[in-house]
Amino acid sequence: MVFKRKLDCVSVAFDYPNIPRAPRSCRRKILNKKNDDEEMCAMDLLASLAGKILEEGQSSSASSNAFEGNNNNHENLCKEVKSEQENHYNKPLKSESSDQGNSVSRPAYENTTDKCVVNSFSFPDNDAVLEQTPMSDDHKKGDVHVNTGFEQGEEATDGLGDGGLTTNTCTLEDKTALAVQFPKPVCVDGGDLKTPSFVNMMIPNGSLARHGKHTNLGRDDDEKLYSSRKFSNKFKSYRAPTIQRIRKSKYWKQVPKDYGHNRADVGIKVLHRKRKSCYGYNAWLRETIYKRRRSPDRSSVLTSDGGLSNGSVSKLHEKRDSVKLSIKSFRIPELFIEVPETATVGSLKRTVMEAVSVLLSGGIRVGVLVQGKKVRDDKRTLSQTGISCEENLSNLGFTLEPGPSKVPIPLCSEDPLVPQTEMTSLCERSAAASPTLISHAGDVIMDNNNLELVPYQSEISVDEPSPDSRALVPLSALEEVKALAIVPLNQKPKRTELAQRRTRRPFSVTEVEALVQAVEELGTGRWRDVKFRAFENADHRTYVDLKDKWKTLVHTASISPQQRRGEPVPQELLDRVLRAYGYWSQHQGKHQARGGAPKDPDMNRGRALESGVSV
DNA sequence: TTTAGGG
DNA sequence: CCCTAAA
Repeated sequence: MVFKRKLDCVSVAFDYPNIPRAPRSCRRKILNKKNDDEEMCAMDLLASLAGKILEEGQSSSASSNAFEGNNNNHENLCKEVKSEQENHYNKPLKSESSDQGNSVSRPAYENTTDKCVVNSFSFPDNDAVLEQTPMSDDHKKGDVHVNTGFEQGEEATDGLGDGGLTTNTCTLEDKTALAVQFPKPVCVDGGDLKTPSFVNMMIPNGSLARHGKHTNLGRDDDEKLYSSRKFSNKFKSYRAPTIQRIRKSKYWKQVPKDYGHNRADVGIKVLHRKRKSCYGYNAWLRETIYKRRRSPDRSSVLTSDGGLSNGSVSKLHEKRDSVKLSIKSFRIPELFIEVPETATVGSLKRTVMEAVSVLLSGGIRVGVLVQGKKVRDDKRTLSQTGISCEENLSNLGFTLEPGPSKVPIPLCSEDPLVPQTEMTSLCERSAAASPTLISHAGDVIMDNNNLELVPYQSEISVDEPSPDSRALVPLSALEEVKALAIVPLNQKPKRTELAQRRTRRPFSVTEVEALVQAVEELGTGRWRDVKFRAFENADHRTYVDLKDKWKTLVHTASISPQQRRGEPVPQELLDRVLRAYGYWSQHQGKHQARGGAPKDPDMNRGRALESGVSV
């Protein structure tokens, strides 16, 4: 079976570049000291857990845990994990339909393959086992989408009827919804709030806590996390250029300065949770809350011991007025899974577990949604964001996203040429392409006085569909075990692993105007000069950007208006583009040395030359 | 670092 | 926009 994150950040497990870093010197030390091997990384833990679970279900198949590698230290851990798991598996869960939050839908695919979408998971109180409804036997295989879709519950429901595949899987009960208490109670009664089942899933393994010292992956231990990655070699190959670039480019002022926050706080640190009698997410939360109460000054929900850092909640302390939240569930990124219909429910569980583990291993962060829109500005107070005791908190939602938490950066350098309205739409694409990019996009907009609410992208992969994102590779039951463990690790690195792609920022007409003006005067071979002349204060526009833009402008001007896309550029400007292009094409270097604008006679000639083409 | 071009 | 060979 194959499962894969549908998002561009599919390979969350390799999302190293996003890991907050310490100075290189420090990193080296840590890296070198790795393997001494008391160091157990999150991946290992997850892998061990997953592997053990797999073994459990595939008793006959001496499935070797691919994740385990040759680390013998995992043996004990695995045993513990196993026992833990067994305890939970022995505690059967009811799989019942929930009118909110959960769902497995079955899109109208072909019959050969039944597929369903899991919009979210739920977890009954005190139980950490992900529950999947048994699938009908009259089908050979089924696909399960673990979807993050915000409002996909209905959609999912629609597709259920005709396939014979059981619909609801992950039932959610919130008997003991997380309750963070504050003086002024306000309830969030939202179906929008979905619980991170995968987080939940990790909880039961209290045994993991014993190895806490190996898995201290919290915000202050990102280096460990980083260092303990098994793929550091890969990491280096792409990381280096990133660092270099950030350091060298004077236009990269948006580089995060505070690497401290975030990261796998939510997901990974869960592993460090002390082994106590309580099981399950809610129990864990209670414990957390308890801790928090004891240290009211802490701004995070969980103490360092607990590991979960929720910025939004922390804001609650800023004012007298407090908000009481009840988080019933989280949305999770979409997961795409396929299993044979002959597979057992148990194997399905394991598959999902595996997918979730991979997801977790890449680190997750919390997103806040207000009225379905993502709130990126971490600096804003809850009341400013519309989260207050007076507001209808049912509009409040949380999401769990892959990649490190956003690192808010106060922005002060924005291109004056670009209207704010443009800015606000910038992050959409990048956000859609890769959630990890959101941080950048958000940063860019941070200086916007208006609350930045970016429409949440539920169709995350639509923009840049990964060719193989939906590849289905049916495998035998036995193979599935291997594939399950191996595929995620062998996935070709995606963009998330590479240096962050800058947020796409379409040139405004104003900018184009300035660019054309500068090129008319300076020519097409002096982009650095163009940059300083017309975009000196636009730090996000490098001379390479300008050169590229000019390139596209020339192309745009050469094609019919019908073929042009994006914000239309006035024909007048395009005419000037062709004119200048023609001129400078025939005056290569002649005027460049002087640095002055070409004489009108020449430009006129260029115009005459190009007039036929441009129109 | 900048240019110039392909991806 | 990214990546890079060249200059």
